[in-house]
This record gives sequence, C-alpha cells and structure tokens, in this order.
Amino acid sequence: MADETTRHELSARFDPTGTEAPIYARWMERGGFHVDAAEAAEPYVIAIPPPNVTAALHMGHGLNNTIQDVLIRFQRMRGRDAMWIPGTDHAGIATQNVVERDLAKEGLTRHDLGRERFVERVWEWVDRYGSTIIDQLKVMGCSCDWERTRFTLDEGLSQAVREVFVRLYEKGLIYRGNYIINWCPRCLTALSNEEAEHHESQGRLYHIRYPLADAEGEYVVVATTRPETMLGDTAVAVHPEDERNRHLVGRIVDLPLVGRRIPVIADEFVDPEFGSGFVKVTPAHDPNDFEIGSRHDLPRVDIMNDDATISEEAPEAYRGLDRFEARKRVLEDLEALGLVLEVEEHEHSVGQCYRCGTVVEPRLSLQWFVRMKPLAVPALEAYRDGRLRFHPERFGNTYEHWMTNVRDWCISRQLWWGHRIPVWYCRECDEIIVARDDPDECGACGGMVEQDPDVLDTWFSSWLWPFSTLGWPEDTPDLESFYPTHTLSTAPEILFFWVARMVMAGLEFAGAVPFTDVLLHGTVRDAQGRRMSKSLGNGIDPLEVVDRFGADAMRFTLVNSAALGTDLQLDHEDLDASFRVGRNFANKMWNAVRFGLGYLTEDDVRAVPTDFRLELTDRWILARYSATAAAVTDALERFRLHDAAELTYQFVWGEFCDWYLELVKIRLRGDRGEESRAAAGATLAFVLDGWLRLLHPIMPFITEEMYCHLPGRTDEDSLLHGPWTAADRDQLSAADAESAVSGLQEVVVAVRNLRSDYGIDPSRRIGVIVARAPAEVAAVVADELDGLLRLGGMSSLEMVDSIPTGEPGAHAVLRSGAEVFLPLSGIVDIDKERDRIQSEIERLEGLLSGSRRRLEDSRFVDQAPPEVVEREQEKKRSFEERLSLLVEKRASFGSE
RNA sequence: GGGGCCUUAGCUCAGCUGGCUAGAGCGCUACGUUGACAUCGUAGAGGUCACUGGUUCGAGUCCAGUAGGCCCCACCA
Repeated sequence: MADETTRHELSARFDPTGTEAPIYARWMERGGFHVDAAEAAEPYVIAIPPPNVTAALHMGHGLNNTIQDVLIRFQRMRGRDAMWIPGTDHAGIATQNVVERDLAKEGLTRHDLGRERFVERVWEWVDRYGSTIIDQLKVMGCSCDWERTRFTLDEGLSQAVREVFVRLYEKGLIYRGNYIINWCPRCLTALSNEEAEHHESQGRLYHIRYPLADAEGEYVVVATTRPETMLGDTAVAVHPEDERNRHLVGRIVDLPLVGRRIPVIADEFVDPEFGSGFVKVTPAHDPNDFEIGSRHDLPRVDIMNDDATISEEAPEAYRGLDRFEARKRVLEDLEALGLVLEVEEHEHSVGQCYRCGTVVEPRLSLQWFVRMKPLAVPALEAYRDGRLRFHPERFGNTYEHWMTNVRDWCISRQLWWGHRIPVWYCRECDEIIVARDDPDECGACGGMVEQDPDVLDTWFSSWLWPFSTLGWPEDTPDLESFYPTHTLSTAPEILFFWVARMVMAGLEFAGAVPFTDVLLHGTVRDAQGRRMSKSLGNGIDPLEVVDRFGADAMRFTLVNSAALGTDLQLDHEDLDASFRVGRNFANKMWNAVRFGLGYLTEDDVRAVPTDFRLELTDRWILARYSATAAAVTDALERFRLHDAAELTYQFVWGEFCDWYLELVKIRLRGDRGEESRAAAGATLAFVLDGWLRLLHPIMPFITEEMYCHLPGRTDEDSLLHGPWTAADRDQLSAADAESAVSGLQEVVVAVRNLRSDYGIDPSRRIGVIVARAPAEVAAVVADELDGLLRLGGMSSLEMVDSIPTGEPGAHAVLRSGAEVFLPLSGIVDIDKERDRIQSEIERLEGLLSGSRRRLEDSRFVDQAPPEVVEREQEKKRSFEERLSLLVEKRASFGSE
C-alpha cells in the first residue's frame, strides 16, 4: 500500500503507484526467481532473447517479456522449477554506432582513439548504460533468475564463441574466401545476407550500347540498374542457345568510357527473353556476375573503395567520386557519346543495411564464412519430426524454406566491437593458426604472428545463447539440468537471424534442439497500423505506461490484445484509450476483493467449501470457476495467452462480480443464518483465491497484493509458487446449478429488459409474476429471492402456475420455458405490447422454420451426429413451446 | 517470381479440430449517487461474416477462383 491504509480502509480506487516496487523487492529478497541446478527436479526454462545492451525498453520488449513472464510464472505456480535466463547482447554494429555517434559530438572518430581505446570506451558505455534495460524489465515484473544474467561478450560466452569457431574450422565448416558479400559503405563492414534488408524501390533500368570492337557501327545492348558498375565490366554474356545473339559469342566489345576490350561469352545464366538478351558482366560487384566470371575465368575488377567511392581501378575521371555521383557522371558521359538507348522506370528491390539503412553494395571481398548446409540438415529434420514446433504453425513453412535454401554465412565484420576472430597469420610463412588459446609464434616456422583484425557477427555469439549461458563448453550441472530449454518467445523478424541458427548450433554443439516450442508474437503498431519506430516518433515508452497505469494494467492489455500470431495496435497519442482495459480491470479486481474483505474471516479463507451446505449459487460459481480454471490452463499450455486473459476477464467481471457477488451479499451479512453465511464465505474466499491465482501470471502485482490482504494472510505469503489452481481439490462441476442459475439470470435480464422497454423509472420497484419455471429454476429463484428482487428492481416476485389472463402488463417467454409477467396497468400500452410480442413471434418463427426444415430432412437426421440432431430437436421443442405461449398471449389482445 | 497472412458491428479484433439464435473491448444512444467499484451499473442501436463458385445434411469456419490490403523469401540484369 502506498499510504497507511489498512486492510479495512482500502481506497475505492486501485492505485498501483508505490505498491509494485515493494512487492518486487519482496520477491527478490526471498530469492523467489532463482533455481538451483541441484534442486531442479522438473525444470521449465526460457532463455530471454537478449536485448541490445544499449537499448531502451520499447513496447515490443514489453510484449515479448510479458509473454515470457506469463509462461514462467504459470509453470512456476504449477510446481515446475521455472527458470528464466536473462541477459543482454553486445550488438556489434548497433553498439559501435551508438558510441561512434557519441564520439562524434566531441568531434572525434574511432580512428582518432585507436582500436584499444575505442573498445575501452565502448566498455565504459556498456558499464554505464548496459543495465538500464535489465532494470526496466524488473519494473515490468519480469521474474528472471537475475543471478544468471549474462552478456554475450562476457568471459564465459567468449570462450564458447571461440570453441565453436575452432571446432567448425577443424571440421571444415568455416572457411575464408573471396566472394561477393553485402558491404555497408557507411558502417564499413561486410554484412550477412540476413543483415541486408531488401526493400522494393523505384529505380531505373538503363539500356546502354556497347560497340563491337571489330565492326564499326554495330552494338550490343545491355541493361543495368547500376550503370556505374560498367567501369568494372569484364565481359558481355548471352545465353548459349539464344538464336538471335549467339553468333556474337567470341566477338570483342569495346567497353565505353573505359576502353577495355572485353569478350562476348555464352552463359546459361542469361535469360534470352529479358531485354536484348545481353548481360554486362561485373564479377566484382554482382553475385551472378561473380558466378559467371568464375565459370569463364574472367578478371575481377573492383572499382570501389570501402566507402563506395570509385577506386583506382577505374578511369581517372571517375576516381574518388561517390557511387551515386559516379552513376550520374557515367550516364552523362554515355549520353554524350550517344550510347544510352533507353531509360526505363523499373521497380526493383535494393538491399539496405539493417542498422543504418544505407544502400548496401554487393562487393567482392575476402571474408570468413560458415558452411551452412551440413548444419541445416539436422535442423530441418528436427522440425520435420516434431522435436521443434512453431506457434503459430505457419512459421514452420518459413523455417523450412529458409533451411532448405540456406546460403553460407558471412561471419566476419570489419568492426572493433565484438568477438575477435581467433585466427592468426604468420608474417613469415603462409601458416594460418586457428586456436583456442592465443599463440605466441608461428607453429610452423616460429615467425611472428598477427591476429585477424576483424570481429565476428553479433549473431555468432547469439546463436549459442541457450547453452553458452549455462556454462558450455564446460560440462556444468546447469547445462545438465537446464538444457535443452523449453520455450522461446520472440519476434518473427529474427527467425533467421537467430532462431534458425540457434537450432543449428544447439544440435551441433549441445546435442539437442535448444527448445521445443517457438512462440512468434505479433508486431506492436500504432493507431494507423504503422510499426512503432524511433524515426516515426510513434513509440510508446513502457515505463511511462507502468507509471501511469501500473505494470499489471500494461501486461493485461498487451496479453489481451495479442491473439496468437496477430499484430496489435496501440495509440501512442492516447495512452489512456490504449491501456484503459487493463487499468479498469485491475480496478475491478481491487474492488471485488475489497468487497470480500468486508465480510470474510480467517476461517472463511481457510475453509473448504464442500465441507459446508452449499447453496445452488455457491455450486454454480464453483462450477464456473472450475470450468474457467480448466480452460485457462489449457489456453496457457497451448500458448494462447490471449484466450487466458479473455476467459479470466469474463469470469471475474461477468460472472463473479456481476452475479455471484450481487447474490451473495445478503448471505454474507448473515441475513440467512450462520450456516448460509459460512457456505457463502467459504465459497467466496475459495473462488476469490482461485481467480487471483489464475490471474497471477498475467497480473502478478495486484494479485499478490490482494492475496496477502485476505484475512489470515500476511506479506509473508505469496502466490509465486502457487499452487496454480485449487480447482482439482474437489469435484466442482454442477450441471444442475449451472442451468438453474442461467435460468435465474434470464429472469432478471427479462425484467430489466421489460422495464427498460417501458421506460420504468429505475427507482420504482415493481411486482413480477413468473410462471412455468422449470423446477431447478424455481428452486433457485426461491432461494435467491432477495438478491433477485434487488437485481431486477422488483418489489415482489410471485411464482404461479400460469399467468393470469386479461390483466394488462408486459410479457416475456424465456429460453428456459419460464414466463415473466409485469403487471403494469397504466404503463403498458396495448399496441406496443402487441408489437413487441408480434416481433418476438416472428423471430421465433424464423428460427423454428429453420429447425423444422433441418429435422424434416432425412439426410440431416441420418447423417448428422446423434447429439447434434438431439440438440436440434430440443431447440425445436423450445421454439414451439415459446411460440405457442406467445401466440396465446397475442390472441388475448384480440384482433385489431 | 515464389511462399504465407488478412478482409467478421463505427473502431480494434476474437471466433483453434465445420453444428452460431455470430462474440468481446472501445465508441455511440438512453437511463442510473440501490454502501465493492462512475476506472461503475442497466438497457439499446449496430453485422447479406469482401465477392463468386464448390464440397457437405450443415460453411464465418474446408476447397477453388476474383478483388483489395499486408508480410516474408528470391541472383533475373
């Protein structure tokens, strides 16, 4: 509690401010989230997708970590040794960029500092800001095993990275070579295929004439979207079976602007149908051309520097120009020579650096690669034989497709921040040393060695996360107890970057699929459906939300809005509208408990309801609770968190608060004697306690707070370790009670309905007559008469055999078959009543005729399952019965 | 060029293996200070479940096609 209010003076409004932090502190003090390997009999493990160290929490984190916490808390309450491994990622490029930007404010570049000092500087940054996001997760209530917090660049994980590199190298799965990679000219590093995001963009296709060297006035026409790369052309290719052009194979072309003489070659790659059928071949700047070049042994002319300016390999006129500047210049010059035949608008996809958005340059470069095919085979198998499951399932297709078509992974980065590549080159001989420990000298000749200057792709450490965090490559007890983990929850966009690669690494190095279930949640979007991003300024700060509405309200809203596999929309301009649902629900819960506290005693809380003489409504709410608990459990087991939220919400608000609390008030006051009070008290306490449990995974703070407030409990108590649900303590189902209470609800609703139809003053209490109520409904109506009268604003409720005729009033026939009659002489207007009844008759007639049609169709009766037919017959009977009563009623009005 | 998803009340979406007299929250309208809750209560209006065809006793739910929107993958210059 924020203030000094005691149990009996809880404020009418729930204010999470000041209550959440102390609760979290209590959990931490008791070591509530830690699981020791030695005592983990039945572990349930999630490894957090490590956020970037420099990141600040955004709603995507909010959603993902709420999901994980719900799962962890659910399993913890069920008695599993639930362990959630937290940590952060060093995020190579992203972090280096952040620190470089910071340096830039001082007018410095990393080169001014030099490598060593720069890396020190990044570490300082990490030490200063690195724990921010971890602290923020705590504010959200995340129950991670904080003692196990890891960082992808810490000592242990670095050892794992090195071990993996060496093993793969020794196995021949890591190699170094000159290939076309994606180069970011701003970050000045190579990128993997996954790190180059392809976006459709409107570009131009330029058709350019290349004169034949030996025939004046004859040309071949090539088409390109990157004209500047022509400076590096070393051939022109046609398809070997291209009837139109193949006679030119072997001829020589004069490469304009450059003056190089290049051959016309034949290669299968060329599509004879596209354009003129000629392709310019630039082996150093295009992956296809590289392949063609390799097949034909063409020279590779790299015309670009690292920063994408034109290099010394190109004619002087273009040297030093930026690639886009060079493009313009090349076109102008070609234009001047009359060699530009045509310029076409052309939509094509252009790769961009996933960190800075700069257009990447496919470029020949000497890099390190991982051979992926051999790793993909077992990873694919694991999915196909069901050891790995995706939720929603459709992502399995995506996974399968990527795995089947996986290409080698470029893992070297020309950065300073990251795991240094464990490779040394001898200065004296050709020896390459790949080692677990830093070598002092060349093993072959004793010469001086020099370490490769590059670092590894960030994902080269992330892909080891599920086992490196547990101590691998050491054979630790943690690894023994907690690997493989169980569930992985993440965003679909890192399926390839991370998830797929973790599966590969897990199988290759730790001998098992790293997790059995992969949960891919949706994207958080703004009110216009746009992705939330810094640049659009449409993000929502989870901390602000927690501040204003409480972590529980945020968590509930997120879970409730995110149906499995669907995106969710939140309005950054109207947080109140976005998080109202959760806040209001928390308030509702608060007040329901507050009400209970006014009546419940310690004995009630300790009692077992079935020890008492339960009344129908008690048995009803116990049955409803039990059904809800089962459904919620099932939903959580199936990762349908949204259903779990929805189900508890409807139960707590729509059944427990709206009906049970209302009906039980009188009994709690003792108006019906101690026996009745005690049964009500025991039931109320039991159900209250029950749904606090069901909601604890989603709303841990308020449920814990309320739980500890129940009579006889103290802050020493906790829901953290469950048990999950007490529903199985007793056999609680009660079909008779359920149909009885729904009959009762119908009566109340009908009365309210009629009152509203006739505009009866809410404060006016009216007498009501009920006839033909089924026995169980009659019983519960009799039992709960007081509550019923209050709920329907009635002065009396009389049960009769049949409704008196000839008396003016409003009439309704219920689904249970009961008739409700409000004698309202002077208020009820005959015409209106007749119209009302007439339209109800018409509605029922429609339903009845549908029902009859079905039942008269022998195919339906013969082929539909018997229970469906039976249900249909019941429906028909009910429609007929209700209709006949209404028709009779109509007749009593006489004809117009 | 492949692959996937979406189209259900004014808005945001549920509706998983076909049986629905199609739901929720918000919004809207009317009414309400009945001692848990106005962050509330009661009632109401609002839907040819995008369209066309098929399978089926039965389709919002399955299949095919059409239209619109979104996403992922892809070396066609």
